[in-house]
Amino acid sequence: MIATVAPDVLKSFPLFAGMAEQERSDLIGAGRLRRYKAGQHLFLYGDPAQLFYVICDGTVQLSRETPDGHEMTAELLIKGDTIGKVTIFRPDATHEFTAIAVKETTTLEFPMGWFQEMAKNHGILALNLLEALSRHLQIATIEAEHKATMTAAQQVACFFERLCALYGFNPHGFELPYSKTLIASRLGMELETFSRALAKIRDHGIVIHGTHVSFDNERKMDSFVCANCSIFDRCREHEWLSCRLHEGGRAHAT
Amino acid sequence: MIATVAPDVLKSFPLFAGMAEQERSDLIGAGRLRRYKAGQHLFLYGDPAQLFYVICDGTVQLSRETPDGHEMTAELLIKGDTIGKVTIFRPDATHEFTAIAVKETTTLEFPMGWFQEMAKNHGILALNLLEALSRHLQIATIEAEHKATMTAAQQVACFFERLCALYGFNPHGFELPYSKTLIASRLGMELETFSRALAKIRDHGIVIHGTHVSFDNERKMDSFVCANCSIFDRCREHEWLSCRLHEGGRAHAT
DNA sequence: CGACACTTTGAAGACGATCAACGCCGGTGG
DNA sequence: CCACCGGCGTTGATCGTCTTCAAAGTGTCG
Repeated sequence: MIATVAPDVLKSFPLFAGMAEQERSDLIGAGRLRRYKAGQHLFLYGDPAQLFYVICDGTVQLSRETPDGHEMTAELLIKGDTIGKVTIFRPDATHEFTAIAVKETTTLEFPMGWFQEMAKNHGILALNLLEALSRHLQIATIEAEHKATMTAAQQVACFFERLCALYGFNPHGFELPYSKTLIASRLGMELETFSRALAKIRDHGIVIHGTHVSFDNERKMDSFVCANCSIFDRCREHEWLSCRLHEGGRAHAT
Repeated sequence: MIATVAPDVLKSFPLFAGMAEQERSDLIGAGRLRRYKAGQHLFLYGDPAQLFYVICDGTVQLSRETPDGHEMTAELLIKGDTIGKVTIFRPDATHEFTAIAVKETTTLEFPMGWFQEMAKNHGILALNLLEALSRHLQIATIEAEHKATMTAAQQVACFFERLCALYGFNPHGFELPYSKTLIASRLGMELETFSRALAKIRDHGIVIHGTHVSFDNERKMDSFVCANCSIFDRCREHEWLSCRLHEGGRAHAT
């Protein structure tokens, strides 16, 4: 079966933001679309990092097995996310994680070395990569802070807030893009703890029914979640990058 | 008082690794040396990010105040470390942390915009920055994993291991570059917990007396620490980067 | 010597992990 | 159609670890 993806879906990805039409379609055209079945591996821990992946549809879990048999989820990736931001800048690298398609997933794949060349020659692409990389680090730092200073319930609330802002979901009602079991693992907590947390954050205006989440009362959330988690706004970044391209490296012109 | 730093100390910094002699001294010469007294701020949370800092001597703490009055240490920086790796790729950025000189500290400072230009024009400098950035993310990810799956004692042991590898200290005996209170805060645990952890890791061949640490029996550490923490080797990276420069973008030649 | 910062130790409490049981749902097979 | 099963999620009870509060010990420096 041949995998296909609507062109305007690809266009909307932050990775390709701010690129000239021709440039973008050339780049996308050079990638190879591939489909993975649920449960199928993209790569294993320790494999040499040979491809750069763009998730077009579905869900991919990046995880690692700890020596004591515990599985730790490092990341959950959905439409528009990429795999290889880190390793592209370290060509001798092997994969730090195992990547599994959680459900049927379509990816756009590029040879790592080739994509690296593209990044060198197309400043805007490199910037988009760096943008994502530094944002990623920023989030990792914030989450580390959370794990040290917040209760499980607060961490869950902040996670939902980031999820919503980062993917541009509607705060007054959106669907979780992956199961609760996965989220719990992603947050480094047990499913039971996560489940109990859901009950607690209801008192703070965050209502969950099944996979449906809604922020009903933002005032109630105030001192419960951390201020840094709502600042992420993928759309705003888009705009910023476009500005930057057109104005030759300066931000938010005046 | 005019701050001075020995030239060969600067040369040894990973940031400047692999650069041509002339290129490096030009770059260093353009920076401004500045001295901070213990307790003095380099910048505050929320300040616009205007400078790129290279720590030449001393210790700088990056921290953030949580709404509930808790202070969280995000990073402890010593000789050779830099501040601004993240923000240099996001020109509209303000500082995410407050930076304080923990003890008398000397920095080399560059205007952010100017340093950005340098990174654009000198590929090797950009690579060094990216190298550091991606390593930073890698460590942040590992630490998040640790916080979720390890006991305090194990986290402390792994931290010492990373510290040693990352700064090239002698595993059989080195001095902690900052106080135990700071390390505890950096690891997101209470000083008491940290103190008790020190006693526990002694059983695993890691001995601490005052600020002196030594790994006495590496075999005892085996299943106690995580395998990922000993892989970091700043020196090896140096070499790799040099290779890469001389061979025009290829890693570990053949 | 005394003041002060830093660190260690002890005892109580809070929180999350763990083990166990149950409810819910979609699929499969008789 | 119903019985059975497995994956998923919830709820309850117990236990271990970390935090918190409190106190005492160690070191440096005036």
